[in-house]
Amino acid sequence: MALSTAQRVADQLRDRIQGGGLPPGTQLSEEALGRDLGVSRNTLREAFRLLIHESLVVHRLNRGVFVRVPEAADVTDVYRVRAALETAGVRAAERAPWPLRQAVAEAVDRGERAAARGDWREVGSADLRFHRALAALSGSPRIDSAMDRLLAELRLAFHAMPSPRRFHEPFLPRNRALAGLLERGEYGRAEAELLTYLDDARQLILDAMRETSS
Amino acid sequence: MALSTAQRVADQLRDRIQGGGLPPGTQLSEEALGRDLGVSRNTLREAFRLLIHESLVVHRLNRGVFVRVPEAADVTDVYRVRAALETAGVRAAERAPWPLRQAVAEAVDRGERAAARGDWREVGSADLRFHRALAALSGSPRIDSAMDRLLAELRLAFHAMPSPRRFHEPFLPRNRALAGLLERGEYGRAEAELLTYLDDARQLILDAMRETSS
DNA sequence: GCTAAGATATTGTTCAACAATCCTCAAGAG
DNA sequence: CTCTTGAGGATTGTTGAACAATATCTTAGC
Repeated sequence: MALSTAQRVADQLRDRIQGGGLPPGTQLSEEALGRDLGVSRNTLREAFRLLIHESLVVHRLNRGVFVRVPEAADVTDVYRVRAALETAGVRAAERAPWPLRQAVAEAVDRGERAAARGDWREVGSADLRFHRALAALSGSPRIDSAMDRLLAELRLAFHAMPSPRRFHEPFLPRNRALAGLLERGEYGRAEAELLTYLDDARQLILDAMRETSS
Repeated sequence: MALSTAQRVADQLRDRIQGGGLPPGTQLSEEALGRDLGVSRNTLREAFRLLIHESLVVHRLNRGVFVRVPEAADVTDVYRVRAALETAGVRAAERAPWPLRQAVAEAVDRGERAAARGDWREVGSADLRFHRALAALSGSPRIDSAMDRLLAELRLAFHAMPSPRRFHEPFLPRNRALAGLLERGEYGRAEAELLTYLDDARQLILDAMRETSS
């Protein structure tokens, strides 16, 4: 048993949540889920703690845990933090070791290849990977895990997106351009472009959320 | 019962850890602590999860939880993240609402008043408050809680500091200067000064840690 | 239709037991 | 003497059941 049972249960729940099997707002009943997954309530609770830490679920005292429902304010805030962490990565790009810089270019390639064969789900994954690679230029483990949590949270908001293609396609050339600016050492322009980029993306998500909820 | 038992237990443990009653490296035995605090092992485990989330303790599978021992790499990394978050605050200062800007100035005053009466412990608290106020200029709840966790982690490393005065005193005028740059709208210079400031502080802590461990 | 009291269901916490894993330390092989 | 090996003991990991505390739902009364 390499991983603890609680870990494994948390992994399963994470997959179900991000796969849409447990949509936002769903209550995760301890008894029902415990019976379903074949674990005791106590172990299930330990798994819940892990997901709470990733803010995929929220815990309300004496009410239980629920799959998080992303609000507009959450999306806005996530993009604020992303702006801070990703621009920090861009500013550190000059001093970043080669593999980290390469990861950025690689994510761009990956996205374009996925788009060429029409796999828009993979395009979405590549886009997240691209932004994680940007933040990772800082070379900070804490920034890396913070980005992972932010992007996981954002993936919940993506459930409101009707068409992955319409959202991701316009950003493919922008990713390419951004990577180009970094390679050419134009860090100032890269940072400026990144900020407007993030603003645009945030606006698109907020618009989609407004439509879905109304 | 406004707070859950696990919450209360976590609060008690946090106080003991930060107060030095449970020095870094100490194992938090489930049975002994449970008997001591009068709670069951399961509840204690829930409390542990909260402290793990704050990274005050670390969990090693099948070994238990231990009060975190800050390594040099941790301090370096914490300062990397602080640089990202605090400079983001400085860059957002221009757009920040008045109360947030006022909090920065207030923290500086607080530190100087504490120094005047020789309360160096309070000077330390005021310094942390100052930096938290800088990061808070972004107006982001997630950045705020991230800073809280980073500073709590750093407080552990401060245990290696022999003299709080020698560490904090030189930074009093620098805090004042930084706040002045912000008030005068010289954001570019403020950001530059902040970066060298953080570099200096990090170096001092690393030096102290090297001495203590040897 | 509204309020209030009680019934019901769910979570919060405890307890005791057993399984799984790690650490210690001593015995034996090289 | 050093290194491996293997009990033995201690601690954590997990389970299941029980009870307490709390929130939600239902129903009676006005």
